[in-house]
Amino acid sequence: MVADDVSGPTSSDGARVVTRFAPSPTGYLHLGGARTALFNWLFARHHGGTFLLRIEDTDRARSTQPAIDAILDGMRWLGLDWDGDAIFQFARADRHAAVAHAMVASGHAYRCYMTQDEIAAQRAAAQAAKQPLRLRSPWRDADPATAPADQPFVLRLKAPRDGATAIDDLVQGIVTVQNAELDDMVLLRSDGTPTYMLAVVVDDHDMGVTHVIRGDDHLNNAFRQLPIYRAMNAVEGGWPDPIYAHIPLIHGTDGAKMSKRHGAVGVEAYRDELGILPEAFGNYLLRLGWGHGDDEIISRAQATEWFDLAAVGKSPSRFDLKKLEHLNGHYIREADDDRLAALVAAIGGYGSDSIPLLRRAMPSLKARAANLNELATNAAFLFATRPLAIDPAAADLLAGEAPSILAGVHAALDAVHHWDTEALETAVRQVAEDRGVKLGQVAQPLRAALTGRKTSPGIFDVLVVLGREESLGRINDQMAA
RNA sequence: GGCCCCUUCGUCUAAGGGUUAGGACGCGGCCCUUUCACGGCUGAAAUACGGGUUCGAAUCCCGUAGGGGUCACCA
Repeated sequence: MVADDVSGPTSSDGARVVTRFAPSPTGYLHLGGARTALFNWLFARHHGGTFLLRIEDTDRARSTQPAIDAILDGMRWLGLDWDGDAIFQFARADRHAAVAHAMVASGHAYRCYMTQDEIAAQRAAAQAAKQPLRLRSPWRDADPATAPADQPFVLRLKAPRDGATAIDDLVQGIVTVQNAELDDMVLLRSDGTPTYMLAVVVDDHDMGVTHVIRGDDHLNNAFRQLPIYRAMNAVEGGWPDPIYAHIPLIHGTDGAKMSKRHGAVGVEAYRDELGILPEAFGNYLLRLGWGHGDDEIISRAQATEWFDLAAVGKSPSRFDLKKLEHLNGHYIREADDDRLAALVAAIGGYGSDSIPLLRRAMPSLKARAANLNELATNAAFLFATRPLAIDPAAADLLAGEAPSILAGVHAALDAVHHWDTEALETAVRQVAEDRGVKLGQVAQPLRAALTGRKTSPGIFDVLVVLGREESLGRINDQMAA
């Protein structure tokens, strides 16, 4: 895999930019993860840099192949292409261990033989004192010669205890933490496997990552990871601090953290269950925590040009489905009819034979849908078989005078030679005029007869799309003898 | 609880010492109209609270309250 010779395009100011998205495959690609990926992608593309993908699968018990597939699938759906092959962290365990051992050899880490009981005792004491646990291992400064022979041990970082560490975060600004707040975290577990804290740093370094853009739930981790960079930089050089950007999390509608109970579903649910278009989803995610003046509708290309981490806000934002759907409606209206026809055919289960008809109906159909499911539902009348099932809400429209009016419409339309909107509208308006009623009193029964529903695309569009024979047949089914 | 971060309409955000505090979603009204949407116009709606600095504070400082994050041999 990549060593420290990653070569990438350079931005105009000469500074190479390499970002990465590093999800752990223990679940789907959720909203927050998707936005983190988007921001990393935009930042890299904006600077003409490199965007890498790393799967953090070191938790063998919880990592699954379906989760990996879901993440990759979600990113492709959102158009977040990564450079090169995805890196799998678990495969690099030997390299991580080697770094940990190098740190021991150079005195930046040490073998800790503390037992679970000893750790539990410190934890209990900390709780009693109402203080956070800051583990103090007696092995930090112990003579290695006094080490027990057959006892398991972990490798711990010898973290600085004096002074403070400050990071200049691109989003959070300068954040300072006292080193006394940190403890010596585990680098290598007693079974020899690396911890996340070690693996992240080693991989980011080896992949040449220059900018670490991630959720601000990792902000505290930056202070634990920096000592590893600095230790290794002291050992062999070439381990500069990365530039950090910790972006705020996305909360549920209730302001609480996204949870499985509160909308924390995978991006594929937005696609499959809510009928969201990827461009709408991306646009929505972009505007969560970031803004560019009064602009709301922002294309990916425009976003790439405008995106700037400094403009990302520091406070968490709430998810708003209504706004997502508004954007979705916009992108549906803008979408290509062939694409939508194929999508709707699949969602509605109409089959590939239905695509030509869907394609023809799409211009009037797509103007009135906020998501693809709605679009599929609204298209159902196209494939209904005679006699149509009438929606209860539309039944009233076919009562009273309606059958008589429809008989008049049938006669008028039957006489139309050129079956186009103009001729049809003229004919229907004439029926209304002859009967001395408003157009609506003719159009509404006609709509119910043709679609079985109370609402539909413009009635003349419906007539054209359905065609002469089918239209007259459906009218005939509902008219007075 | 310790530490870190945050706070402008209900929500997403703009304005970074001087604005009638702007836009978008949602909500109400009007217009368009064959229905529903779309679109157009329009209305209600915010600087968390308290001090301070200043001629002047949403904007700078301090405090309070509220919210979030984090404190593992998970990632």
